[in-house]
Amino acid sequence: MVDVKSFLRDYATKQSLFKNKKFLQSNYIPKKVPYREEQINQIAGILAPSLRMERPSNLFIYGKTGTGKTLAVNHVVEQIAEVAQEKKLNLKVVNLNCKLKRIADTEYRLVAQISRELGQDIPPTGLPTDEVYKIFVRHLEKEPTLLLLVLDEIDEIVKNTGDKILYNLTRLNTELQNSEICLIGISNDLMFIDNVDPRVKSSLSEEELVFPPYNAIQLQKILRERAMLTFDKSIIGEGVIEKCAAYAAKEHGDARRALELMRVAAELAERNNAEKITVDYIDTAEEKIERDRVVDIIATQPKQFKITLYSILHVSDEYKKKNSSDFYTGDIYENYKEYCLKTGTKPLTQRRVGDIIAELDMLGIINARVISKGRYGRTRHITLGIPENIITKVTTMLREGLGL
DNA sequence: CGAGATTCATGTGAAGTATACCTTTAGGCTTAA
DNA sequence: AAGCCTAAAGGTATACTTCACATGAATCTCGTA
Repeated sequence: MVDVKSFLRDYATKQSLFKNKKFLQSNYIPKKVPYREEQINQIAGILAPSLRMERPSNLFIYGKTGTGKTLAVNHVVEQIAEVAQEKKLNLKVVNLNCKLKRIADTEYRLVAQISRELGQDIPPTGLPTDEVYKIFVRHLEKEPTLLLLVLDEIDEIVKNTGDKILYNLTRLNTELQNSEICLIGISNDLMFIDNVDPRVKSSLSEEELVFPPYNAIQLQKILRERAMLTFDKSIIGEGVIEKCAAYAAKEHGDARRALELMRVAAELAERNNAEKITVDYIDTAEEKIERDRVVDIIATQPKQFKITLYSILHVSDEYKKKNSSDFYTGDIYENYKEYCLKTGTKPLTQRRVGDIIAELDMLGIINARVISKGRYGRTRHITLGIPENIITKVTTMLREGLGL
């Protein structure tokens, strides 16, 4: 690939493996959602009153990741929005993922973000939270509106900030004169609603829906369908679809994962000038997805998190050389302080670093388990949660990012 | 030898602080009549 | 006098610190067999 130009020329003339890539992309909403017809009909039934400008029952949806919850809701909501537009109804849809860091992960930020989606700007900080509610309500009341508020991964925000926020949201309707809000909560955590104030629970889940995982056969069918749209039949190697499905079925039937796996495998095949997607590419794809996920998470973390993580990697490496793989919060903190000195960063307290370690655990980058070592105190036992082959890459990335 | 007390290193909760950013308000300046 | 700009005042959310207490099993202590 010495000559970039000729590479690019080749690339432009070469036949792509993809007929049309968009069918495998995660934001694609298919016309038909296989094995979810029943749920879609139910959702449609529940939300249909909105087209008469009556507030539908609040809806709560459970199911593991990649079981089509978000997809099904989007599918219905999109069509409701279309019909509403035809009929010139003032119906608005706001779709938010509560997991998005720094966008919708606190009560203030969530309400502010909803307002922004509705075209009402709200500063990122500085206002009292109830003032933000007021602005939001005022904006909504300007003209009679029916708002369908879809809150994806709603369990995340409650985990972070408590269930007060749900109470406030459900209570909002009683304050509104002209407008109405219908809440649609989506949760990956099946246990989630049990830990919520019963009053909130009853009003939030007026209707409930559970999405079961797909099984391997269903996954295969889904994959095959999408693959037909995306590739020529001849390109897909033997057993590719089966293997993708099997991988995903292992992970509680996560369809999103299966589709991503196939897309990435195809991209890799294409980059290798391969004529066919073979089973081998799936393993490589699996690796690449994991790597991208980790790299992506780490890249978006604040500096202190990076330094902490770098310390963890460093300490882990040193201990491995010494053949003692166990290390704890204290070890990390000592090391962390050194790196702060080197990078000219003001060290945080151990209290805070402990919290950061807990948060890194939540992100799945490390595993930190609180253990008691009896006489020798209590601490977090830390192990790396990322595969061996990614560690080096992550380490260099962090080192460069921190200027070490 | 075993039950109960002790101990360690840090977990964890609450309350306080620093920072960044917001709105409101009052004073000072400019401008137009 | 009205209008506009600026700076100060007063207020909030968030990230972090400080303080104080909680934890829980390995180890120690000491009475008992």
